[in-house]
Amino acid sequence: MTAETQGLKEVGLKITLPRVKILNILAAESVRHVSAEDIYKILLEKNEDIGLATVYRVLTQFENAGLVSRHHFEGGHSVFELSPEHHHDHIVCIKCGHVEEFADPDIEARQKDIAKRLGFELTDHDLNLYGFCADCR
Amino acid sequence: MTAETQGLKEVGLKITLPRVKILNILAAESVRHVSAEDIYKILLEKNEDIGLATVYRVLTQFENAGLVSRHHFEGGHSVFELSPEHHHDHIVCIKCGHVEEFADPDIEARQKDIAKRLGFELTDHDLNLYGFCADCR
DNA sequence: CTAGTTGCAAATCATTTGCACTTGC
DNA sequence: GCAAGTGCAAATGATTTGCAACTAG
Repeated sequence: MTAETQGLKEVGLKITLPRVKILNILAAESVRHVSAEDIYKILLEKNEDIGLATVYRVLTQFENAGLVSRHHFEGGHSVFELSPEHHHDHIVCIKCGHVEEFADPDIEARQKDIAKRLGFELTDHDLNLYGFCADCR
Repeated sequence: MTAETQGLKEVGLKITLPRVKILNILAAESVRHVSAEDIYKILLEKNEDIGLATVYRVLTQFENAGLVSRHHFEGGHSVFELSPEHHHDHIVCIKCGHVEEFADPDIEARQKDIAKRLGFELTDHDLNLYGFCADCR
C-alpha cells in the first residue's frame, strides 16, 4: 500500500481509482495549487475517464478529511493543494497566476494576539498577497 | 450636494438614483460588510425598483472607482464595504457571521518585506481571520 | 452482496451581459 | 437630445446534485 492509499484509508474513504489518480496529481511536485478544472484537464490529457463532478466531489471529501486545503483567491478562482505539514500563506501574481508560498512566524504570532484581544477563538485564517511577480512586473 | 453625491461626481459617475441609494446603504452605520444580495434585499424592503444586475454593476463601478472594497470570505461569499480611509483587515465569526475590523502595522510591514524578498510588486492583499467570536465560543 | 462511489446531465448559485427603454445633465 | 445608465431576461461559469450504473471490500 502506497502512502497515498494509506492516507485515504485513514480518513475512511474507499480506495478508488479516481481518488488515487487525483491524489497523485495533487502530490506531483510540478502542480501545487491546482483548480478543479486544472485537475480535470490533466485527467483528460491522461485519457482518464473521470467526470468533473467527481473531481469536485473528491476534492470536497479530501478537504473535509483534512487531506487538502482549498484557497479562494481573488478573481473568483479556487485552488487546492495537499494539506501542508507546515502552515504557509500565498502570494499570487495577478497577471500570470503564479503562486508562491511563504510563512512568517511574526505575522502568525500577531494574528493570535489580535484574535485574543478581540475575544475570538481562532480556528483558521487566510492571508493572500497580490501583485506582479518578477516575470510580470 | 451631499457627501455621497460629491463622491460620485469625483469619480466621474453620473448621480443616479440607484447609485445614491446603494451608496446610502453602504454608508449606513448598521450595515458594514454587505453582500450584493444583501443590498438587493434591503432595496426590495424599501420598495425601491432596482434590479440585482444593477446592484452588481454599481458595486463593480464603485470598486473600480475605489469607492468600495470587495472582500472574498470563505464559503465563497463576497462582501462590500465603503473604502475605509485607513486600511484594515477582518476577523469573521464562522458561526454568526459577525465581522470585526483590525489593523496591524507590523503585519503590514512584514507583508511588504515578504513581497520584496520574493520579487513581487505588491498591489493588494487580503487577510482574514476566522473563528468563534466572544458570543459564539 | 451492497453500501459507497461514479458518470452524466440537469440543477443551482453568484455574477455578467445584450438590448430596448429611461434618465441625468 | 443624447450618451450614460437601467431593468429585465437570458447567458455564463463555477460548483452541486439526482439518479441509474458500477465497483471495492
